[in-house]
Amino acid sequence: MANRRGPGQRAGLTNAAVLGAARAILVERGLAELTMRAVADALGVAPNALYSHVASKRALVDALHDDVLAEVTEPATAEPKAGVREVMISSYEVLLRHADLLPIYLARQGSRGPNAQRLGVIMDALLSLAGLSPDSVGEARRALIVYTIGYATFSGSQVPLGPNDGAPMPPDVVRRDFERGLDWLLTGITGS
Amino acid sequence: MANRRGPGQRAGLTNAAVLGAARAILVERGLAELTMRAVADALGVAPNALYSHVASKRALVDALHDDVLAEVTEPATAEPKAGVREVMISSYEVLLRHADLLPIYLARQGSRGPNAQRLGVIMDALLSLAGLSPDSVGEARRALIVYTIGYATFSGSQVPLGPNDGAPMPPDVVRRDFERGLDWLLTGITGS
DNA sequence: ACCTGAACACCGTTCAAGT
DNA sequence: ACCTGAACACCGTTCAAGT
Repeated sequence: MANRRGPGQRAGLTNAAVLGAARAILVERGLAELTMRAVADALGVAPNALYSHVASKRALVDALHDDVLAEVTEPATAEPKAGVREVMISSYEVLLRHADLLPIYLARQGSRGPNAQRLGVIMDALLSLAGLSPDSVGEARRALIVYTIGYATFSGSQVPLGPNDGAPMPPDVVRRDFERGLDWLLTGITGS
Repeated sequence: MANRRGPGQRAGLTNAAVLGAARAILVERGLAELTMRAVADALGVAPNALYSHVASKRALVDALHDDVLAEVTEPATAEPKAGVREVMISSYEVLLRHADLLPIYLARQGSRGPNAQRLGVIMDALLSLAGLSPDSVGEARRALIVYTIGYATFSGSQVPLGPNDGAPMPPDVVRRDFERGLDWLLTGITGS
């Protein structure tokens, strides 16, 4: 029931429709099955029709990356250390829900998209309030983001790390360990 | 000059030869060009001949991962904090030389291979010497490894992180920032 | 056991049409 | 401008041979 359109007929595609279909496939079937052909199929169009709305698969995945960050909630606290802690934990939780996307995400360093910018500004304000110098603010932001994305990536695939392996770690333990390391890092950064 | 062998003739392949050819392609041409067909071509055999020595492409890449860690040098210091610092910096440098491999590496969490085991044991001994409880040792090891692999992954692809972007960061600045964050983390862990 | 030839079931992307 | 049909240049992997 897909191909009753001739060469001239429009399917009414938009950039948003393509992204939406891609997002649905990612969530329901995982990154490995996110192919241009699968997206096209879900939309009932020929594979190459997508290229009228999206430059490439890479551009599509980039857009998906920033979309994910829209779910990160802003901190309720104004207290710097607690505020940063909140943002990182919210980020961790959101990223973990899209673990498939993370390896590429880290390698490309998290989309200079609008949502990434928004969170960066919030973090910088809090770190500055904590008394860090302008230089240190950037360094601390990068350390925190790398740690958080890294831990989410690592947690997303349940494989132990280091010796005394064998048993996969329960999710709540992983989550607790993430917070422990985050606190170590925050203590080192804020000096308290 | 590749196909002068009939169906019966052996090419003298070994598992080590396949890994070696794969490693060479990875270093010289990058991950994107590391295909089973390219490896076979470099060895002068048909693509499917590899499957007599390697179970799958995934198994091949796993083996490559652990190979990389063989280059990490053991710490010269017995002092715990400085020793851990040395191991992480050596790991960072080695990983950075194989940045292409890192995204997959983090997602699978760094090969339970022999080299990964060796480094894990060294780290645990040092962290224990630093006065950490058995539980904390594992948590600290994971935090340090995630941070280090994460930073190397991130550094390997020169894209800025957060606001005030645009200019790519010079390698020595990235390196200094990595050490700064590492020290924050170590300070938080050891409490000094 | 180790290799080849041929094939299967895919990919992302481009190009020349049609409306 | 937006879509289709057909094709290009690839993938990883399997299967049935041959020695």
